[in-house]
Amino acid sequence: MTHGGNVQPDIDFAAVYRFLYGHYGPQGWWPADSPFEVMLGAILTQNTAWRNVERAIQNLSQAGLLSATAILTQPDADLADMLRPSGYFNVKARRLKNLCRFIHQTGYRETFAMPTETLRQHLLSVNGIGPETADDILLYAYDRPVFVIDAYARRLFSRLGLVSGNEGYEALRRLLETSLDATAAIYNEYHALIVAHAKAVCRSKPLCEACILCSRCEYAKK
DNA sequence: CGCCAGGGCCTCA
DNA sequence: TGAGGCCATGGC
Repeated sequence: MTHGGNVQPDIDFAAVYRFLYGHYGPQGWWPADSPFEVMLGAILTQNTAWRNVERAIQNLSQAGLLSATAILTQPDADLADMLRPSGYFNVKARRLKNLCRFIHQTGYRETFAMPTETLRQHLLSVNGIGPETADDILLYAYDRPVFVIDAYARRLFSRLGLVSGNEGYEALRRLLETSLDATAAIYNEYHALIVAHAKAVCRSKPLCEACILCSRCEYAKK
């Protein structure tokens, strides 16, 4: 048995990448100016539209708060106020500080020397960093070869018929990483391409008539 | 107006 | 371990 269905999908993970890359071109992610800013954005974008995150990061930048020590010395209420545009601002203020506490205690430089699995466990132990946020950080801040599973990836792959969609996070990540066995540069582009495609076409209400994958998609056939 | 947006934690079976 | 409630703003 493969992925819960008795019919072989018309496409595989590598082909999806080729189609998306051929259509959308290189994405050049993550949209940030430094690894630390990537980490902040990874937390701030949790269940939140990126344009709202940009405003919050802009607030932090203007206040000179793009470092762990600067954020840690900021009063909770003031920090939360700057995060207001990104939503869940009280929760996210706490989560940013939790991340900064880890960075500060471990040493920013030292985190870059950690093996990927060690670093992932450290990140996951930070309250407010779950599997997706940890992998966003590993891939886009630390340039480690991990496949990020987010709501967009689940939606796209399940519509294509490549996964059922209710697999656990780690199961899906292993499936993608063993299927692709790729470099950080490829995983970087792949995730960014999925986001581009999910925003433009494979939306909550999909625009299947505009989709380059529709002829190979289980969802579009129904 | 309701739905959605690059989740994760806590609680309670 | 899994479902449900909660966190909150802004765009469409």
